[in-house]
Amino acid sequence: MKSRRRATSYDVAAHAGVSQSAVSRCFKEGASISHKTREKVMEAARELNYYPNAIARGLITQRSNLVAVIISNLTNLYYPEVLAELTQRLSAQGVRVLLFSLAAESDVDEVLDQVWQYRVDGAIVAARLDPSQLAGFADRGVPVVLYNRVGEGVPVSSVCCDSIAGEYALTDGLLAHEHRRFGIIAGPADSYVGEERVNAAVRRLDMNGAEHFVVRGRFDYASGEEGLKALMRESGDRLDAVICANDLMAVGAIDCARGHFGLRVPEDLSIVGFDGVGPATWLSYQVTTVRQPVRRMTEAAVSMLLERIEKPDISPEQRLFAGELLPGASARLG
Amino acid sequence: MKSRRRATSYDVAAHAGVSQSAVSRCFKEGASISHKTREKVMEAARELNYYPNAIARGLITQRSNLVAVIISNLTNLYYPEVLAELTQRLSAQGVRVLLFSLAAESDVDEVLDQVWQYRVDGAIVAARLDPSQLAGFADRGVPVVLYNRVGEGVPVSSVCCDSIAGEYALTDGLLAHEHRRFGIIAGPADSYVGEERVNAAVRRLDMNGAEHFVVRGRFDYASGEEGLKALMRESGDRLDAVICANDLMAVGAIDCARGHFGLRVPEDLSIVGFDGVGPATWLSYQVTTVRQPVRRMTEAAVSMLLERIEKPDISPEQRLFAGELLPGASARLG
DNA sequence: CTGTTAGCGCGTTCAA
DNA sequence: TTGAACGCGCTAACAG
Repeated sequence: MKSRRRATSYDVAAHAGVSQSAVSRCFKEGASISHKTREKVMEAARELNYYPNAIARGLITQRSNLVAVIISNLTNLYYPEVLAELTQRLSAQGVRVLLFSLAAESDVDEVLDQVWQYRVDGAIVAARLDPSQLAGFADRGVPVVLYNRVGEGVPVSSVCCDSIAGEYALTDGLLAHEHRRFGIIAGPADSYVGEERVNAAVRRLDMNGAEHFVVRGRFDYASGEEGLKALMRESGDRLDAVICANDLMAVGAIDCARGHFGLRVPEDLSIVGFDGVGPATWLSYQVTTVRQPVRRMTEAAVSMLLERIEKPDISPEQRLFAGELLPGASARLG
Repeated sequence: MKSRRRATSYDVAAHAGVSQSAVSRCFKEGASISHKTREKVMEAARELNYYPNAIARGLITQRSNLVAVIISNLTNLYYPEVLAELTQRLSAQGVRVLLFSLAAESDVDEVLDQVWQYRVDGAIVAARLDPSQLAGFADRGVPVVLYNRVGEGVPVSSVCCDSIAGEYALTDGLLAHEHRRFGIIAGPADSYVGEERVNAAVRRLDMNGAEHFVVRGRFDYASGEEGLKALMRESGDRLDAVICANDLMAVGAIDCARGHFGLRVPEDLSIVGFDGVGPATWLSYQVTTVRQPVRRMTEAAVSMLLERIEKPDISPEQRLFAGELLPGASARLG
């Protein structure tokens, strides 16, 4: 079995005593082939260890069966779960995943160059794309589904968790419980959901005349700690509640509140997050948060994408999923 | 720019008034082409929005520039970091990542079928492969580098963190501090590192005549909690220290010790983990653990793989990296 | 149902 | 340095 060159459909054909196209048909669904020939071919294929060359197939069918998944920061603990779901769902549909993870948002253009070269059939993108980048997909007829972001000004399909409703639920709960002085730890400025969540919270607080301070974080644990320290400074150590743009920062803030400021959470300070990632539910934190329905969202993203690969002319659609309020134990809700 | 079909090198050639092969040469490093022609071609390429078709190129060069990354359980918080590092390093070398994540180890064979079809140039595998599966790679001349596992009986390149030395360091530290009754929370039976770590710990304990109880977990938070409960039951609630096969279970065990059993960690019970993942360093846990040098390991994996893609005849090599003992605050070490 | 034929888009000889 | 011609491995039309 030490074949220097890998077996081709011609080798199999010769071995089975049929034509090359007969071999080809055996590996295609619903092709007309007699039971007898198929047996012979399959037998020969097994002996020669033959696997159809998907590269060559893609060249002729104009379908690579490849989908690009572009994720900006995999280290955000929210994404591993999303990625695992996406790849498994896509695999189940016979589609391969070409993964691109960005160290910085500015790398998007380089990544897109690669995406074009590989003639992917579609893309699922959890990274910020500007209108011209989105136009690149449209020009080439490559369907895209954005994950937790929307095309700003450009019509493009997307799957999102309802940040606004979720944040309203959290904020309203806090307001109902007599919280009056709020701290907010936002996400990085280039995060779509980050801005949306924080804007929603601020709007609600303003409507209710509640005081609030805002600092910016990076969606990670350390910036939750730093954020709380900055907020305490700005507010003169008098805060009733802290709203974090994601769970990881909430966890950092909780640890900092307890460890650094000696506060009890939630008795002295309420802290809420967003996402519903694993660590949020851990006993030490039990973050009051909004859980994104990741499974339904990934399923939607995959099915929307595959549908548009089949029928490129379907118009874009935005799907918005409600998150689930998890009461947790890190905040006193109304 | 609404080209129904995407531009090919022929289109560019016609537009620039040169031959197709001239276009081809412009996109290949170190091909002999005059400055003047190159200018014309690049100009035309830009106008037509031309990107070389990597699929077609792969067909002729017998190089797909694709590397398969196969990871069994992405939800293990240790892997996202590894994956991000791997994809970024591979991307930097001009290699694309085809990602396969397994829901169950039994899916390996289906995944490999796909891997063969895509003619990947190589693979990095963090999943259990049996000898016949490894032979599949060898037969096809596809280089593999195993990540944190070794080929059992089969010679194959691998990059590992030294589980044994790491576990010895932890265990010795605990023994030096008068711990005598040990609990061990192992990983799933099909995990190579899990078994290695636990075996090392058990060996060390046996050498020192220390009593120990072993239960099995699944590498996740919940099984850390469950594991501790089971250990307490078996040991009659008298345990000095718990050795967990990874950090996530250590975190679960710590929470359970405090929340469920009302124990102080480490005063009443020492708990150690392995990996050095993010949550292990969080203030609430500060797990005493061994940190894997992920960056050096991923760098090694990538460079070993690329080297073997270039020169398929280099013999396999195993590289073993020492982990770093992080004292933490979850255990009393000697 | 089967075999023959013609490309898919590109890299790579080989002469010129 | 350039262009013509060939073929990578396969699918898809077509004729038999």
